[in-house]
Amino acid sequence: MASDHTRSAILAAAERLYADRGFGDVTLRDIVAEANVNLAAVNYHFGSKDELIAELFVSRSIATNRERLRELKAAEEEGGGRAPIEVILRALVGPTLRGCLGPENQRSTAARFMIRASIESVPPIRRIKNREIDHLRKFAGAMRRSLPDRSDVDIYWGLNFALAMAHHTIRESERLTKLSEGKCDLDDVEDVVARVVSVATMALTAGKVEAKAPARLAAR
Amino acid sequence: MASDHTRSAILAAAERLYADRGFGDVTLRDIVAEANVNLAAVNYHFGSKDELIAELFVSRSIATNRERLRELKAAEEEGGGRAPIEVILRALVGPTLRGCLGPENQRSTAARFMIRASIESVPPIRRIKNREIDHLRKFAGAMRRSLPDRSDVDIYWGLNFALAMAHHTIRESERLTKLSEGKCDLDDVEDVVARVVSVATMALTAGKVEAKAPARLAAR
DNA sequence: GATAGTTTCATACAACTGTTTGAATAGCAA
DNA sequence: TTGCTATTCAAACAGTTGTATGAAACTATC
Repeated sequence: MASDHTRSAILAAAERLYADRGFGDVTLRDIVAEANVNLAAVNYHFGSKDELIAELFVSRSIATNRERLRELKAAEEEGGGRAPIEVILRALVGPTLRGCLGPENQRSTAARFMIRASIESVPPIRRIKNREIDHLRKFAGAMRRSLPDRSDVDIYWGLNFALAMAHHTIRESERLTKLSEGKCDLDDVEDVVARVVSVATMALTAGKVEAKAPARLAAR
Repeated sequence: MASDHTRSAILAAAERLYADRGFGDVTLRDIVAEANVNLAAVNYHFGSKDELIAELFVSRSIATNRERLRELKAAEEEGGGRAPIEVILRALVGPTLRGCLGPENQRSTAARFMIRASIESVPPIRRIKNREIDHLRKFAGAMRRSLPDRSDVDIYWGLNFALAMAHHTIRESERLTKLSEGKCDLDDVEDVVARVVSVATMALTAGKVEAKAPARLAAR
């Protein structure tokens, strides 16, 4: 009812500021100044600062999750209930990587906000992230169907490593660029996706073709 | 000079509190209460809160880096200037994983502090992390010597993925345990190290020499 | 034991935070 | 119009934060 103009102006301004400067040093006063609204408007429309952040993060992450599941479902349907592991992994890490990497100037505010959220985790966001497990379980299920011979433990480790590579690459993209003196092209998103998927696939299928995985031959 | 008692009491208390409750909600007053010293002592001994955090983080991370380089140097000397890639990777991720994983009750305060530092990155720590590139370059060099046929790009990606798996596993160890319903045993640190090293090795050697005997094992 | 330098302490400060309040305004139904 | 509700606004509130101050207590040297 009425005009959500103020409401959405706050959301937009907050997302922009958080994306640019991080959660740590953006105050409500910064946000309302950027949005050209009154200070009390945030509490009026969202209840509290934390709820504003939560709403921002929830709406963005359900969008990503929906995209992931869409790709996963399409792949499994095409394969009659069983999708190739590469395609599953691509559905898992592709949407996030595509959203968060790529040429900076064409990177959306939403993407930059999500990068921030992954770098400096703040209480309201942490609470939400904890509920993401159910979502990941769906991928674990698909992976199990795709690789029925693998143990659950290996599946979970593969899932963990796939997410690790994707998220770390996003978080530390700047450092990787600097470290490699630009040789690693983080703007070529599809190449990054292919690399992550490829390594994760190896992690999940190693020891199947050749001898048993060398996972246990160390130490002790 | 004189008694550093106060100084080290502050350091110990701060590390403990940050490890337990995070940087976000530990104030100077909490720290001095835990250390049983006066509020002004922090500014007297360290200059500011940020400098206290920085000192804590620097001393811990140079300890880790020293351990890493020690293992790396030993490996390269044993191999006459060229170490097997598995051993290099083990030197890279082993110290961190060993420090940050393992049974919680025997996990050191230092380790738990470093986990915090990797989860919620705070300005003074971020500044220091940026200077870590030189350290990583040494590992990139060793990896290049070990795998002279690989391109620089592949080396850097392999390095990036190895760090990704190690750090993400530390950061999200709780979530992985929950997701896998305890099936992934994060307390078996050497197994985790072996898994990370194994996958990173595959990432770095895939498509090159198929008959790669994982010959030498790591010493420790 | 007086002196000079260091360290502690209680206290105050100044700035900033998210939130609340209550009056003013706008929008709209009757 | 008259009411009624929804929204905006300026101002204040209450709390917390890191830091500064200046006197007191210590410590070691002569």
